[in-house]
Amino acid sequence: MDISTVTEKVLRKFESRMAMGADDRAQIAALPFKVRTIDASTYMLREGQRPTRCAFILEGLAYRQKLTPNGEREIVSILMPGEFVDLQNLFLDESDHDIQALTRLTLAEVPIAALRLFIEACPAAGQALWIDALVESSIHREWLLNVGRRNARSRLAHLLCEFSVRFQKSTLADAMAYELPMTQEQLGDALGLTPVHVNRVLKSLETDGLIARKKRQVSVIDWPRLRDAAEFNERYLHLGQIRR
Amino acid sequence: MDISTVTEKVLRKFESRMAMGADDRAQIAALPFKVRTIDASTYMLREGQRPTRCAFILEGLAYRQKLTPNGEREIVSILMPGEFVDLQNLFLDESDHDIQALTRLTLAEVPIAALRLFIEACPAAGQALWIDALVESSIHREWLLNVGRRNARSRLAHLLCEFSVRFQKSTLADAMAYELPMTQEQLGDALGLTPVHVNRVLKSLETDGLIARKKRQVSVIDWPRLRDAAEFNERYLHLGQIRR
DNA sequence: CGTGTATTTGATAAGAGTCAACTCCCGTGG
DNA sequence: CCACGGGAGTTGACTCTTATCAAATACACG
Repeated sequence: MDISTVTEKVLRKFESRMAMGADDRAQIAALPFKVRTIDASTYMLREGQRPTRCAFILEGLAYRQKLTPNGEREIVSILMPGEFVDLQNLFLDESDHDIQALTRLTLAEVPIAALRLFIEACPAAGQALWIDALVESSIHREWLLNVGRRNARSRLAHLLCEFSVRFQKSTLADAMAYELPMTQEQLGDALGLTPVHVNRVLKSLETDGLIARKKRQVSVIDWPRLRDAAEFNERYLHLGQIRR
Repeated sequence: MDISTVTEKVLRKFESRMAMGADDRAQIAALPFKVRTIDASTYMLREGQRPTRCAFILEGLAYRQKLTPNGEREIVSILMPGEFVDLQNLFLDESDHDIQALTRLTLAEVPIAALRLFIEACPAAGQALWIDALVESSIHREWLLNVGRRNARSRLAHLLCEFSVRFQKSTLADAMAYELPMTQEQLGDALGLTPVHVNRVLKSLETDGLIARKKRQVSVIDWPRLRDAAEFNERYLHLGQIRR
């Protein structure tokens, strides 16, 4: 991917959160991004590591996961194009989780030190990253509510609603039909369910006419009912949090 | 509480994360904190509100909760003395959750605008707050793993371990014996369990000799076994993240 | 001392997990 | 071109953890 395209995408990301001045834009263009492509399921970072670079997703999806000592996994975040993957590591030394490519992934990487200098020199950009980090924290909280207090059907419906909204925002897909990028096992790991049960619930959502499926293609048939089943309210995504 | 004591406590908080220069200290002292005391279970903030002040906890405990439309609750964070409660609202307009006092609480409140100016003028302090926000995010992720993938016994043991470590850090208590500030119903809401089941698991931890209880006083009898039952590893608390 | 909240206990039910087998799909190589 | 292999998805039978319902007890506070 062309470096000017990269700058363009990064800039658009910042602009979506905060108005950027001409000087800010010049500084973004000067950031030493390196583009890299990695295959699905490649580890970008492992728990305990101390990364020196920070990645911005240009194309594809990634996820954060945590493992228990006996190998059980919880997927705690899905990361989409236009998101910085490593904001943690901007200020924390040691990673507390793994980050793995969900699909084939194109990244723009920048040294953490450079990014740190950049946000000091450019407060508006720093604020944009703050917002990003805070929104991810908000999503964590919604997921906690989801896993802790909703039954399997609501949980899965909720994840489908979230995908719909976030994919649309990333312009990855029409809101009402998208390619689910995860296996049912991965869905289970994101929801605290077994893959077998994910399968049954998915089928039940389909037979009840809330969604249709063809392979991993998901189409929302009845958004109001899906949203109600999920108790989905997009407030936690803070989508209005733009250019304050 | 004396205003100089307040400044002292806030300063100590920042110093624990980053070295503060003389100028930084003067700026902290100049922040217009207002001390306020509120009763247990008072709401400090409700979902959807747009707060104008940010609170620092001087004494007591608070928690964040989210509610489902039909009234089920998930407690998503426990907040301890020395923590800023409203970092979200530094950069997000609308609160995505409620914040409620767990015990009687003494707060130092400062206008969000003042805090925002302060961190722009004082990058080290801004960085300290970044670290705080990122650590809370990390705790959210560990809780997701806890609720999503561990059984009731491990979950509860994990929360007890976390309390032990965090209380000790706040010097609220000896690490191995502390007053649990929550009802069993609240414990259940933090763990995605019913109060009845919390009660049974608590009793089983006691009869197995991992803990002892007298009213809400919890004493860790066998830390190694409790830690193992919890699969507790304090990495996610980023306690070493001090004065980089 | 009575009243309300928190805790404890028992009996039963239900949602989700486990185990195991089978099918489908897709890419690979003979 | 087709057989093969492996991963993902599907299905059924059964189990188990945790929820639910209900009642009793303990405890704090006025």
